[in-house]
Amino acid sequence: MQHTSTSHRSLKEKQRQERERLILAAAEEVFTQKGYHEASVDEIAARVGIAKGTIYLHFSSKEEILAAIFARSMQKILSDIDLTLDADTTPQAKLEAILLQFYTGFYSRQMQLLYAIFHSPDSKRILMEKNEGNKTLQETWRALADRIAKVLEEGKANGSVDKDTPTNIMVSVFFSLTSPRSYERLIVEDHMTPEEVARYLARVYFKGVAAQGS
Amino acid sequence: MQHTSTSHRSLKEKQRQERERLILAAAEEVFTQKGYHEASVDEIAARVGIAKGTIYLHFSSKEEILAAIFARSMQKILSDIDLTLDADTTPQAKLEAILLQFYTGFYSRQMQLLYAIFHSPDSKRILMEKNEGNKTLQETWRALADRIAKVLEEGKANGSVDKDTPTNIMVSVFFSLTSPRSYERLIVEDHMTPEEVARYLARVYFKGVAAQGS
Amino acid sequence: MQHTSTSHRSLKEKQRQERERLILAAAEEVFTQKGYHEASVDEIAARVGIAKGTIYLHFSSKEEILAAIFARSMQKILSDIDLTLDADTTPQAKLEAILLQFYTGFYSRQMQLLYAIFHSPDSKRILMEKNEGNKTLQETWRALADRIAKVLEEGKANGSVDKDTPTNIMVSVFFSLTSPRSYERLIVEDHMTPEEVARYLARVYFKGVAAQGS
Amino acid sequence: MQHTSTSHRSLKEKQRQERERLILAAAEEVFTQKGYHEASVDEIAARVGIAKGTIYLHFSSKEEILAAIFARSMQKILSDIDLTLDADTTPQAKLEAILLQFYTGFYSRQMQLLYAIFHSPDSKRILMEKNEGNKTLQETWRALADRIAKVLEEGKANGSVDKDTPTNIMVSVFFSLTSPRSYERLIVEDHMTPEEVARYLARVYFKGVAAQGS
DNA sequence: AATGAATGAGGTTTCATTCAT
DNA sequence: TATGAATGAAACCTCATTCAT
Repeated sequence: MQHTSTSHRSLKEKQRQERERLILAAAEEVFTQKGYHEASVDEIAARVGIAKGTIYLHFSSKEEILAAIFARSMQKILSDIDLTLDADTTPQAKLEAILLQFYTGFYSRQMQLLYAIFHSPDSKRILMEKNEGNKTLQETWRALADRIAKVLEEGKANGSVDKDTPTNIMVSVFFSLTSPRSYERLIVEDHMTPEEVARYLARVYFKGVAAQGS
Repeated sequence: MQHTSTSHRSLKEKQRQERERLILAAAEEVFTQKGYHEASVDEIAARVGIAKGTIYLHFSSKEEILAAIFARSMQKILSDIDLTLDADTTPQAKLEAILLQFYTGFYSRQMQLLYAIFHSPDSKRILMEKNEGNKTLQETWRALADRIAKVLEEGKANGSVDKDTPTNIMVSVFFSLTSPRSYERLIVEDHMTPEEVARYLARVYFKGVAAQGS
Repeated sequence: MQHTSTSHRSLKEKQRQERERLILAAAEEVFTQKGYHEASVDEIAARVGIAKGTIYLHFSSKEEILAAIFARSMQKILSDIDLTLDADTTPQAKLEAILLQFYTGFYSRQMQLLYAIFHSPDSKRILMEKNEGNKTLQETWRALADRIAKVLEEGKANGSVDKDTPTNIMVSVFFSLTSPRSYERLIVEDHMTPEEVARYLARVYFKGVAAQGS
Repeated sequence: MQHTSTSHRSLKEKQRQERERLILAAAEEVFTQKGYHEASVDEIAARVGIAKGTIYLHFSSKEEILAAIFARSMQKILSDIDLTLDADTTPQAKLEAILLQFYTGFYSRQMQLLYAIFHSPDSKRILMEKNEGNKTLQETWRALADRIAKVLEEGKANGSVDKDTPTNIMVSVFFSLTSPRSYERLIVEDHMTPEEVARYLARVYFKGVAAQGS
């Protein structure tokens, strides 16, 4: 009570955000391990160490938890990518750096969930049906794609990338390389290191999209 | 009365198989549209136009329906691929033909479901837990990968494929290209034709995996 | 077609009755082993070696099968008892003979089912709800009880049975001795022979109901 | 805030046990009236005045409810009998007191259910299949039988009980007297009072098992 | 008459969500 | 604010009964 109500509130607010972070982290873990439907709100709460009801003070539904995880993941991926793209290097180096990111610990799990969401019609519908979800879902992918496209356009401009291949094809191929199934095959089953994988994939990719003469 | 009981039984058997085919088709449709958990046995039955209980005369559980769909799909894909690979053409032509298959109507839906299964931990677990499922799941993907690998090895042998890139990388990249998300981006969102897509992807892919000097 | 339609019909009728007998025998077996609800019509049919639908040509419902078994059992028990009671022996000998019957192979199973019916509220209700069932259920037990009572009255008349103990008490005690739980305890668990059991029970019983002076 | 969390927890715990008691009471009622299979969890819940789901917070399945009822009943019967047997009276008085217990309101219903369970193969199987059930089922009856046997052995020792009749026979006869069918015949149909019935049964029984000279 | 595929009512169980404490 | 007991809709599955062949 000595504290100003402001500082008190901001402390509370901080705790609240921290709590939300913990819930999302736990939820992400369970969703990744069991899938959306087989994960129960009970289990998420148990992993955070709080009561089931408490979750509903932060999120109004299980679906909203999924949406929040999605939004947070995409935001983080976007900002990380932006950081990478800000570097003063060749287009090729940038994309290879991004590939490496996707094949490194944190992202591998992140991507696993995102792909599960994108490939599972029910999870997808959940995100689409959120009134704002549609916007987020479409727009975020668009934002991601735009960034990759911009890099490739730079490449086309400086003559290192084939002008005869449509950019959207190349963007799509690039994203395809980041699939978690690919991660599973190469890292988990074939025991390659993320660095190796990223290097090889980048090499194949750049040969594939390289300008003819180069 | 001259009719043998054999012909009678085979008619019944035929009807039975046709009925099963219809159930699987409907289930595949609903699973694809709604995902495994949000699809109810009731709805599958309704689409076939039969009663819920009838489904259980053919499949002992919802999980078994999923397993049957999976088995059937994989079998069809494998045999279709084998047909394509039997042709007397270059490795490049073979893989491009396969890509075209995957981007054509039938396979697009087929792949959508398979990827959903593979990316969703719960569907995956369902298939793994079927006593024979584990074998099928792992072995079938292995069989697919082996076929692609063989084609690439041919290419390495005849000097058209880069010997410095590990085959498993190239196989993985190849499968990555068939992701239904890629289909969605290019065919649905960007309105390209399957032929265009397959041609471009094949071109990028083969440039990417081509031997250096070629 | 040479046969008169009468003999033809009577042949059919014979077959029909034999078929019904087989169904009832199978049903009795399954009911005894699994209980009424856990016995399925499918399994009864399978044991007879006929199709499920065929059962419904003979009995209009599963409940009716139970009722038929009950009626048949009671009828057989009654007529067997009458046979025994017709013998020209002492009351004591008659009742001991009846006890021996109940502890011998055939009756042990028979009684098991009857007691299951009588002690299970659902089976009982099934029999009571048959419009004529009520009559049968009550009346048949009454008939049985009357026969035992008559023997005891004879005993009271000839001075061998205690006149101070109400007959209904003695009748009830007598029937209590025939419980299948008793059979299970003495024959199955304690490995006594039916003859031993019947002799001992009769001895205890007759000492118990004997006239004071005797 | 002075209240210890202990007192709080113990309140909750008390409520919980009370709730369980109500569920078991309702279930016992419905099982007794309709039998295990024809009793629906819905109806049990309705009688308690709670929702179906609530039942599953206390018991993980319908079968477990049956097992709990059985365990509770047997425990109560055993401890009541022990109380009676602790009295400093003759063997005869003890057994007559027990008979009276069984023919009094509370036990009549209790026994009805227990006999239904024991005579119905399906209910029996449910209890046997509970991993611990087997032990309980067999052992509890054994415990009961042992107590009765001990009283009879006392009688044999003090010369009031016939040494030529095997104890197991006498125990079995004693239990037979407690059958709910006997209750139904004498109390319900013949309108006798429990006291009358117990007195007569005890008299017949003790004359039956009495030592010859006495 | 015999079959057995089809039906669909009804049962048990789960779990996201609410709400009194 | 946090709790977790209570709710009840909805899912899967069984099986007595029907009926076209």
